Amino acid sequence: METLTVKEASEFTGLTAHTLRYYERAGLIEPVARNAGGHRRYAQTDLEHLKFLHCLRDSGMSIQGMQQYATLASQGRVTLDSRLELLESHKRDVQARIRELEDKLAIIDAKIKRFRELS
Amino acid sequence: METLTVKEASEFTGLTAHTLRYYERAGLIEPVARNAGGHRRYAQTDLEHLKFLHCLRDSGMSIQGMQQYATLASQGRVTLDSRLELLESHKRDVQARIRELEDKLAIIDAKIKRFRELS
DNA sequence: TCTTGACTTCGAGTGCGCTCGAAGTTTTAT
DNA sequence: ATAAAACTTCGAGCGCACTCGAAGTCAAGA
Repeated sequence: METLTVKEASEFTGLTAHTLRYYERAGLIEPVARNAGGHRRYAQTDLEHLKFLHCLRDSGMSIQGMQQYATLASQGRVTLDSRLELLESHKRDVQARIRELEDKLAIIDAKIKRFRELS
Repeated sequence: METLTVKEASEFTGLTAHTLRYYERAGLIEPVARNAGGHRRYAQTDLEHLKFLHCLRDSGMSIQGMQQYATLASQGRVTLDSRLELLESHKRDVQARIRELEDKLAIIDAKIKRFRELS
């Protein structure tokens, strides 16, 4: 079974080694398996989970929100509906944020056009 | 000439009174005119400037970026080109952020679909 | 074996953008 | 005239999400 060191996991997920440990401390993933010397060895499932968490983070979910998601995920299939709700709520947040950015973009663009006419 | 108190300016711009003072301290707007008692009286130009700053902020520009913009703006017409550049650069940032959010949205959506199939 | 680099935990520090509270002054309504 | 509300400055505090450094342990190549 292929496992990765923290450094390799860092390269794979795009999160720093420090952040990987921080996320584990924060309860965003289950404690990672260790080798004989006590060093972390990331399994494929850990990596997938982390990549999705990274996606949630980059799309604006707070650590607290991710903790809720992680807690639900750790409880297995019975929480599928709750997780679905959480993700759908986050999806709406992201869509709202996109719309907001598009609105601001239009304002900025209008300003740019006014400046172009002035110069 | 119509001027607004800090409270009215707060309602108009959507920034708190604390934040209005903070922005002034930070040099994001020129010092606001005062009445006989030393209280701020916001002029129309202040309000327009603040509203645009609010737009820049909400679209993700840092305070430092806004300081650069404000500094240029305070120097008048000769900096029009620089401001144009700054705004165009910010516009590209916002567009990139929108694209990123759309990418993440697709990933989240895919996850939602997988969950729906499972339940 | 030795050396170098990667790893461990822990708690403290950082940067950002506010946000607040204290203590005092001015304004407004009655 | 007085009470209450709004204003002033100043510096400190806060919440977030890392980010770092110290001090020590483990792993891998020459």
